[in-house]
Amino acid sequence: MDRFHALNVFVKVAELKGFAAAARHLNMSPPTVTRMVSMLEDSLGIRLFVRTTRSVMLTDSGQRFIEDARRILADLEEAERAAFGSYAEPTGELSVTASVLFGRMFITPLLGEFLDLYPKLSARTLYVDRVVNLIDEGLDVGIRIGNLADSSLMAVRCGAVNQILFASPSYLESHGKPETPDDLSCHAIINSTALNASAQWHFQSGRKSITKRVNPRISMNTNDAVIELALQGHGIGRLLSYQVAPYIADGRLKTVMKSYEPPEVPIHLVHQEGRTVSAKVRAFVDFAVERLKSDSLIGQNQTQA
Amino acid sequence: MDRFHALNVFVKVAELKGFAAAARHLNMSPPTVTRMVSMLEDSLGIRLFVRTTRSVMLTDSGQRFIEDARRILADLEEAERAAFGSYAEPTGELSVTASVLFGRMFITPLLGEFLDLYPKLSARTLYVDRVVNLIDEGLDVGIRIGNLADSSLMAVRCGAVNQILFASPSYLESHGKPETPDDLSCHAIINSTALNASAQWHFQSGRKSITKRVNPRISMNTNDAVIELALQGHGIGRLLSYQVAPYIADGRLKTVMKSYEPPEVPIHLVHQEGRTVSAKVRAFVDFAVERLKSDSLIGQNQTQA
DNA sequence: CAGCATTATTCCACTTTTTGGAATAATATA
DNA sequence: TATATTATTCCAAAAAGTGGAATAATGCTG
Repeated sequence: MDRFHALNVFVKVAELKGFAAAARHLNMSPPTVTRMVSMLEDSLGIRLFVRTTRSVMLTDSGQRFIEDARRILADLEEAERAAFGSYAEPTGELSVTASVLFGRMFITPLLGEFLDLYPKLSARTLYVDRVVNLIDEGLDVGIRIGNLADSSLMAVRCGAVNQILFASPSYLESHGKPETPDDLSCHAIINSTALNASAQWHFQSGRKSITKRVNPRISMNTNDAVIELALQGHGIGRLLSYQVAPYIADGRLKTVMKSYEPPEVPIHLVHQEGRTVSAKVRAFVDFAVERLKSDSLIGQNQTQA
Repeated sequence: MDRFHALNVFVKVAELKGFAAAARHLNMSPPTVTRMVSMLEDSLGIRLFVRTTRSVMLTDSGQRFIEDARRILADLEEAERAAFGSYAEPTGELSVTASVLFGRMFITPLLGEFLDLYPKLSARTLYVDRVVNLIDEGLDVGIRIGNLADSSLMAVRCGAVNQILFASPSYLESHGKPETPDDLSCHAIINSTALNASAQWHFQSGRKSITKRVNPRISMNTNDAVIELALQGHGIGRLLSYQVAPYIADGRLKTVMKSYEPPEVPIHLVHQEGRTVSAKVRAFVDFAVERLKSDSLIGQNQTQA
């Protein structure tokens, strides 16, 4: 017996003062209505109605119970509406994670704009240079750079980015400019362990893939530190293009071995929720994807920029 | 699917952060738990949990819904307890009906005492000299005098009473004292139409039953009026012994044809409720039966009084 | 008062739903 | 990497639910 349904039937019988009338109203057969009310009475251990074939009246217990039943049915309906509503409309707190630089450069600006659009929303960010488990840390959306490993997440591609080598002009004047991967053996390598701890650097020349094992002079666990060391002329670093874009632009860093750059890697927005995505996540993903796709540094047309 | 049961399962999964743990706790199988939550999600149109085989976390919608679900389940439990409680414990309003004189002489005194015993109770009485339908008029307990006609009512016998003939001393001095039913033809008859409109008066002499059709000089629809006319010497009346007991006792009325009195008729307390009798009805019936049985005018030992 | 239409209930055969064991894929942990 | 545990799906069996037919009861009407 569905108690919820039985409560509905009970209330209707009381309102229409008859089992047959309630059955007609609810499109059920009279025996079913009779049985449901009877089962409800049995489960409660009380008589809800005093009945003859011609009249049906609530007992005192029944009178008491119908008031509660009506309220509970209304509360349940309201609760369901509210739960569905919180899925249907962007409300609550949106939590987003990205690497520090990406967060600073791309997420923070667009998040401000997004929150202006949805005043009922608040936001929480986690910018760290490590892999974050969305579920464990209770986060809604993450930015993933590179080929996706976690297939249980929903992913939307929003751009692509290259890995580039760079050094300061002064370093290059002192040590010369490497032309091939093998030339790197004669240079000081600044390795980032932030997202990819591997010392295997990948290159591509024409159609040929080349992997070179580098011997880092120094390994740093944040990308900011890698950049800072390169600016000071300590060696050659490798990061994503957007991460050093400002320094390339103002000449403080120069790219190296541009003809050996590997294929760009994709950027995705990922979220854990499946087919029933909450409104806030859906709204943010839609908004962010559109913005990032049109960004000159990482957007889909980035290779032509 | 029992919606409330599913709510309970949902709450337990969330609290124990796992489907298997909830299944163990609720003595159910894991597939059943999985299915229940899934069916609940389908019916709501939202995702309640984000889950992997190793972790189960509430979505925002789920977080919102669990608060409501907890409250609704608690309300339902309280409503069931309250309904059962109002059956188990004498509370609410007790409604009693009796004929005017019976009510005044017997019910009112004992009702006062009964209410002193159960302070949570209130009472409502309907004293009328007509047959009352308990169900239609929403009454709990009735007093029935005579052989029972309505077999759907529960009845408890609490006494018996005679029909007696009476007249004032002055009437009897002026008109003589009738000795047989035939003698009544020469007398003024005061008929009561309150409960039995028949003009057929029944007598019993030894083992012989006699029915006499009387020609009323006057018919009154309340028993009080019959008594008043008799007191004023207008004729011979017929009522129940308790109804005229005070006047017989102080000599203002005298009985007539005592040897032709018909057998006493029973008095019952009746109520409509069946096997699950509310506490107030049960308490009152028990109390009233005991009191009425020991009353000297109508109790079980009345014939020896 | 008798006849009648309507009602609540019970019975029974059939249909639908629910259940848990077995199997499988996924996932934290050691 | 192996393993124990978990959530889920499948499937056959058990349980529950359903409505038509039958029956007794009961207000209403003539």
